[in-house]
Amino acid sequence: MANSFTEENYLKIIHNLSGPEGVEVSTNALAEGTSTRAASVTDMLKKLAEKELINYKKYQGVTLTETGEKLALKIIRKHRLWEVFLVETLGFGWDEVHDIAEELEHIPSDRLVDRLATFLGNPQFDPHGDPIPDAKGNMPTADYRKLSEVTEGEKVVVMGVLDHETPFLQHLDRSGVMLGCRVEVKEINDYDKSALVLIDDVKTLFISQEVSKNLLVQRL
Amino acid sequence: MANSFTEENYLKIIHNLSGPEGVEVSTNALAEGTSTRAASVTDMLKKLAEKELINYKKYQGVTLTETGEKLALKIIRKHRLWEVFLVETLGFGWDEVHDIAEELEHIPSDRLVDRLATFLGNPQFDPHGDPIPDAKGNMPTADYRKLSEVTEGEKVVVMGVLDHETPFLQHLDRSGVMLGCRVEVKEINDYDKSALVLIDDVKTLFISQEVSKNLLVQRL
DNA sequence: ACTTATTTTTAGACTACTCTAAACTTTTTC
DNA sequence: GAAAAAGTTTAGAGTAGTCTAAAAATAAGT
Repeated sequence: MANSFTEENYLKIIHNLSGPEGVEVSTNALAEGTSTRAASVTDMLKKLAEKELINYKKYQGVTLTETGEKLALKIIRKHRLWEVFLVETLGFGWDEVHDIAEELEHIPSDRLVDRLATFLGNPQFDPHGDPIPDAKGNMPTADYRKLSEVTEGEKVVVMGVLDHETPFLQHLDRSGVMLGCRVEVKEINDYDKSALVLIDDVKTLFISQEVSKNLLVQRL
Repeated sequence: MANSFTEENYLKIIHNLSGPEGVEVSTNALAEGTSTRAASVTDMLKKLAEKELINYKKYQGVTLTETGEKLALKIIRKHRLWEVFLVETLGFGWDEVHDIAEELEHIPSDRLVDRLATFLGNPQFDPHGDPIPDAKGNMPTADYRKLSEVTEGEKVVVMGVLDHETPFLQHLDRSGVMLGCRVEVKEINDYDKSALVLIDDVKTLFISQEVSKNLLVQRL
């Protein structure tokens, strides 16, 4: 009855694609997310449905059952705690930790996760600003907006990112944008929606919509 | 050309069974070590030989090639570093860490291992007294004797254990025996080779040969 | 040395996960 | 509201690792 590495990955990806409202996830979206073919996804969905971890009706997409959701949150908790460990304790850059955490998240011991969380001081957010569920699966809430939705003149603080890939994060590093930095939106270009912003009151730069869509911010 | 979890396990176990002199390891010994059947071992040996990680001739047992040895030492390094982390950083007991480290040792990133080693202060020995190879594969030397080979009247220090299983380590815990404690051999029973010992000058107890064969000690 | 016992290897099969190609649903478009 | 397009599932097959049963090779006993 144990769950394989692969099964855990499916649950995690279904959770992530399903969003906060828990909408149905399509086979193709999962194929994309798992880097496999739709046919392989269908096979796995049957298996997960058999185990009652997902609600699956042919051609209708899937959602997580309560059990599936709990399991997914466990994996996500582990992933994010390991990311904190890699950055805070071992000194990795936030652009380097995703792939390693992707492996570490499947290490099974509950005692390990709990002790890791305690050692790290039970962090609420990971190095990319993503909330870390507690041992019972409760997510710290945080309603962030995308920078792309901020209007001219507003002052906000960077709280997280939506793209976790290395190239995006390195781009932010090179631009001097990191978690916690203040952003004042000076001007938004009508044509391409790029924004002229002031970072921490000192540095002025252009941010493309591509980028601002992937930056999560909070008023202040 | 990457190496699977399973392949890595075989290399590690071949190394361990092969001993310091690198003697041939038999198919049956590997079947025992990997908890599989001899037939499965043979299949895997063909695969590892194909990759030139082991020297394999039918019916003759196997040894590691230079490449195989390097890989085995990498896994062992990872395993032992993670054990140090679990005990020193997360506060696990030395009897709890073997199985978790067995999983962690297969996390691939070299950068992770190096940073972990640095964080831990480049330890030379793990919580069971086993030497930790450095990044180049050099083992710290340490010629320990078994407690069972110590003669009456000698005073020694416990430096390691040969059995890493939980029950044995818990038995030591209950007896108050741990790494670094002094042992004076008062008397050896002719009949069953059990020993009457004095621990840290304060506690007297009997140690069966079963146990003393699995305790590594050093003169002092 | 020759027979027996033990060890190891081969042969064929099974599970988990993956694939391609073809068939089948659902959605979109005109 | 039929025809085309897009999305999904079935069918059949492949790889990695495992198994049992049987054959082959080595080691042991007298």
